Amino acid sequence: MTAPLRRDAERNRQRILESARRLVAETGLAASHDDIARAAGVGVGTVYRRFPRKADLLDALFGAQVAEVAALAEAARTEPDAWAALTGFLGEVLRRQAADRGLRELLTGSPHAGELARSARERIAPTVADLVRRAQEEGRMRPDAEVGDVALVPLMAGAVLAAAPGDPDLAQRALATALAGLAAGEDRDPLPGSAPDAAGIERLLGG
Amino acid sequence: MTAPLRRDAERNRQRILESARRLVAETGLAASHDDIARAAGVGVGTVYRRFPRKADLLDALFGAQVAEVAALAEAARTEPDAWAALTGFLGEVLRRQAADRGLRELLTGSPHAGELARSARERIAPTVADLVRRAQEEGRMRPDAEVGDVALVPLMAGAVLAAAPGDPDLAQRALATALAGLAAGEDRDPLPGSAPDAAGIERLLGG
DNA sequence: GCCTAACCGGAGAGGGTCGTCCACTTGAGC
DNA sequence: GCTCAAGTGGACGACCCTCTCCGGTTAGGC
Repeated sequence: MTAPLRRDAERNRQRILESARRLVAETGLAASHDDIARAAGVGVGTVYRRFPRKADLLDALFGAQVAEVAALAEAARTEPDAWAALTGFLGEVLRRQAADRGLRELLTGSPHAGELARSARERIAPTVADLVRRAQEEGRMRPDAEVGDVALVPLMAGAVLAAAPGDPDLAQRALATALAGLAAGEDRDPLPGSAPDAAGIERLLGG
Repeated sequence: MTAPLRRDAERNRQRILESARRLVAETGLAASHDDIARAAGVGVGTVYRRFPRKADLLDALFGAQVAEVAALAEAARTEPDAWAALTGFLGEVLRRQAADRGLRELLTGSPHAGELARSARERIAPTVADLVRRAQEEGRMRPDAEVGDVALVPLMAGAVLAAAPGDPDLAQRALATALAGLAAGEDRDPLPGSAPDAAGIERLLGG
């Protein structure tokens, strides 16, 4: 496609990516091009030249991680115990989000999110739908829960993570609480209202 | 204490409060002094003179509402069914938060929150602790849940509210899910990790 | 070694927020 | 009605962010 970069340019590109990764993991997606340039020891112009829009930078930073998450979902699909697969998947994603503030913001609907996260959600959605259906057939998940309810769970756990970034175990506990609320059980009150449909989920998580 | 304001000054003060209330309910606590001045039709200087710090303005705006919430908690304490009282209280608070973005941010640990919210939490805490104890004695709440877990619930529901401000019913559904996770039930997996203690809760919600 | 296209850095324009300051206006006591 | 303290408003300085532009530098083909 594009001609390979000159060696110095490629070197700078890598330095920018490394610094940006560190910075975004700590301070979130709002890290400015200026901050990144300073951290990388290059001029702002260089950052803008290589990554004109924030989305370009985020694609380069998070492409691999987002693909991994999608792969995790697909791996979960093949597990025999659907409920365990679903909870395990959500726990693992939360663990990764705890380690990287940027990933958390990317996956939980910050305004900076964009196309990358959208396509990941699109890839993950059918898997989650399948797991939900099977977990209900297994009798592990309450029958009045829907895919939309599962979509709310990372949002809820993510809020705890955001409030206590230093205590990932607390977010896991919040996750467990929410999932316990979706688990099957005797004489539970039905959930009020209705879960969001696909479009609603997209609006929720898409910013 | 302070001398009464001149009549024109008092009139401006009221106009500022009215405009600020409307603005903050819609756009949140981040509304700038500038925005408020423009909405009220006065100069920025006037707003700063009357409310030098954002906290001064918020106290004037939300003092009554926060006191009401605290009163609700105390009323809940007298109900015979502790679990119903607890869930009812949380639902009502969430309803109020849905109607006012400023109140949501104030009560769910935004950086702008401050002293007002802190004192309200202090007032509410013993009531919630009492309700939790009684709900567990009633056998309605799982025994391994703690006050700290209940403190996470508004945070979780608040995240849904923030993501879908136009759909308060969805937040109520998320609230119901989280509460269902804290309800008593047969052979539930214990919650992992440990709930935050009083200091942890303060850190979580206090910003 | 030379040449030039690619690349570099950072100054600076444009736009936003916060909070201050002071020349002007106005209410209210006499 | 006069006086003056209280009150007003918005211009302004200080700061931050985004993005562009261009004079100077450098890699790498010849």
